[in-house]
Amino acid sequence: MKSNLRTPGRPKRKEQEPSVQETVLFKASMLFMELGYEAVSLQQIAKACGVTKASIYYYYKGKPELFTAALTAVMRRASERTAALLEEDMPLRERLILVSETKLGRQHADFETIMREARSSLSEEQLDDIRRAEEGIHEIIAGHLARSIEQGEIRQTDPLLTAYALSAVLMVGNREIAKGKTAEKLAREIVDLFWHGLEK
Amino acid sequence: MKSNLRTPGRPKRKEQEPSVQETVLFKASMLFMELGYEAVSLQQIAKACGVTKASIYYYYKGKPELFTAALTAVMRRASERTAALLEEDMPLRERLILVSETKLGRQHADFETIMREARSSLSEEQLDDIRRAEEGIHEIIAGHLARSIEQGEIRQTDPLLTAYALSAVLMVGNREIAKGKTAEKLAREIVDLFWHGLEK
Amino acid sequence: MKSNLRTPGRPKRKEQEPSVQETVLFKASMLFMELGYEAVSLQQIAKACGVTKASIYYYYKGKPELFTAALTAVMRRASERTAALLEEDMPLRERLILVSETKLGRQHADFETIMREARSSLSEEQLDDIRRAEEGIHEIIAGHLARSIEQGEIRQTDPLLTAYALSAVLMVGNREIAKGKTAEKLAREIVDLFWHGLEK
Amino acid sequence: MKSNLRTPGRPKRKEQEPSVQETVLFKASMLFMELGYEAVSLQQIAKACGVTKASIYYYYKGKPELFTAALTAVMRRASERTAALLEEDMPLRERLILVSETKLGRQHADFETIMREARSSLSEEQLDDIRRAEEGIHEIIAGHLARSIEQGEIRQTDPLLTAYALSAVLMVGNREIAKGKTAEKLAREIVDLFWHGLEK
DNA sequence: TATGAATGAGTCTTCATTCAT
DNA sequence: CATGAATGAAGACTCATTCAT
Repeated sequence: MKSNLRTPGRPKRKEQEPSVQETVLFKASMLFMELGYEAVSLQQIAKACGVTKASIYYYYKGKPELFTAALTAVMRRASERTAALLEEDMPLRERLILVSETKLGRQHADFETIMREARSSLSEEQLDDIRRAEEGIHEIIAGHLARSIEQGEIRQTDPLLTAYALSAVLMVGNREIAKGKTAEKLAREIVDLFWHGLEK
Repeated sequence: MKSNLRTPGRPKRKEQEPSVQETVLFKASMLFMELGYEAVSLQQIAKACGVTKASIYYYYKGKPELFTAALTAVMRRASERTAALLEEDMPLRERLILVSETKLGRQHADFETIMREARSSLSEEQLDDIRRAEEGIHEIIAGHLARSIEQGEIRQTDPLLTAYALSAVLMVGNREIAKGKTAEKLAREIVDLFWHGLEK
Repeated sequence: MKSNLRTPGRPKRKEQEPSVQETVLFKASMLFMELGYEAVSLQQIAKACGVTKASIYYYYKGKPELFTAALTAVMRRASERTAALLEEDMPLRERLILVSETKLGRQHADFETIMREARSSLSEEQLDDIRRAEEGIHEIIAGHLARSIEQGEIRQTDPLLTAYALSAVLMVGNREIAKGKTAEKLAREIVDLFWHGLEK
Repeated sequence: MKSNLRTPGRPKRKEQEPSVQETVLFKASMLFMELGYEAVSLQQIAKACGVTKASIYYYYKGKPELFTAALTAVMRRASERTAALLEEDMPLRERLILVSETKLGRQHADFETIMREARSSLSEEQLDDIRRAEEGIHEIIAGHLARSIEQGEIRQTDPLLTAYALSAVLMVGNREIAKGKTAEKLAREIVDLFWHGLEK
């Protein structure tokens, strides 16, 4: 049963093919971000990677660890991308639109909601690891906001709170209301709302 | 320790105690909102209600149905509360602060993230039911925004988008950054950010 | 919940409507004969009768008892019908065809197979009750065979064994091979096979 | 009492012991044939095999699949045995007695009755698989009958119907009436009944 | 007479995890 | 490096049964 075409032992690694470990991390990231913690089984991840469950255990000690690794990896990549975009030589508003556009493009889940679901399975340390990784993004944005405030480009607000707020608003991208619009148009609309406020 | 075992058969119903069905719906709402779909077991709900799993099945056909009932109930209650607050006789900004304060008070999870997790377990119809119930809240807020726009009280923006945006920002309440502050102060800060925007 | 249009208390019994008890016995017979013991739930029976499970318990002490009652009733009815048919004033062979035709008409399950499934749930006494009821039919047939043997109408065989054998062969009626033919034609074919044997 | 708990992981495989998969299939066959579909729990099968339920699921996707595998295996084995016996170099009547004796030896349940019970749990395809496997036996018998008819050894009857009939009659083996007799004697009696018929 | 509400035990199934190879 | 084979624990769901009304 379980038609097994794969022979055991190390398969010859062709160059430029990603390693099993990388594949696992990548697919796991996608699945966890899309479906949450509990709803994703190791079986599912293994299948998506074309390996067996046992192989995952060879690289990661267990589901919590894999989850932690996957999420911190995602967060780090997001941080880097965000940082890069914010270094561009443009007015702040345009840079925020750029960042927003990118984030809207990838469907993203609410961080705290996912974490809440996983909380009971993760160790305190793992929770912290992921949380810290995620805070990174907001700190980067906040840093840029703070600089702009200092330079008198924008109104004085709490930069970290503002960063979180912008980030949160981008989740509107998942909503029905966003379905008709391109990421670019929506990003512009959202940042504008944020930029000008409601006041007349 | 075996003392709290119930015997089968109809229990003598004391007056004014809430019915089992209500209790179940209520506790289930809390748990699902706090932990998501998969992470909550019927066992857990049953225990929280002081009944057995089988009793839950007496009232609800299964986990998906209970989830649907629980979430739509929550959403409807929230709609009503929100509607009531927005009817108050105050300037819009104050009313928004009021609504925000209330929402920040209750820990709330991101709707779409929870739904994404549950999606694979729910029927198309159930998904729609919940979604429609949730849209209600935003439509109410949007309605009030639209009126204020017409009356020239606030800048012209897309009211529904704005409603979703405000709603999303309130999820900051779950964040570390919010921990030190009272709901009232935080609400004021967030609405202010929204109200004045970043522009100088 | 459970939209309950029925008021409690004794409903006015219209004449000629069968009593609840009879209905239950009848529907239960049908379901048990069609699906076996385990595969039929009291819920299912209750629903088929338009009453609640609890009502069934009002009339029968439990599933085993209901099963016993249902099957013995079926068997007794079958016995009576068979006896009547065999009293007719016709040659034996014609009477056997008549009996066969009737039996083929009703889909029937193998008695021992059904009993085997139920065995672990029934008391020794209940098993015996059903078994005795069923044996009745074969004894009736055997009685008529014995008489015909005495009168030199047919070859000398073990009448009871022959009765069981004929009875068993009639289960061919459930088979694919029987699907194209009318009960009458099939009955004739089977009895003929039995009557003449294979020998040339 | 906890002594027979296995630890997880691959057990050292002793030679010549049958594989778990085979054991499971074998025990499952026995139990299903003896007690039917619903009355047999996977727990029960697992225990009979000295493994856990989860192990069964490692080899079979679920109860319906295991049932299908078990029954088709039984039917195939029976076909082979029957075919072999019918190839023997003896007069047809003796060969039929041989086949009958073997079948009477093993307690056997009525196929259609078992299937009826399982029907609602099996897929259309599974039902067909089992059914086809079972038809095999009758086709083999029918083939031999047909040949004997051609060669003028026996009277002309519908061979397939006759095969089914003989098969059915052998279920008398399960009856009380058969209890006193050896399989051989009973087989001879039954085939004789079939061979000579009732006619004088 | 009949029911609504509840239970405990048991079912199938899935999952994360382990370990010999 | 990677797997096949197995496990214990837990989850959703169903069922026969009970009892106050």
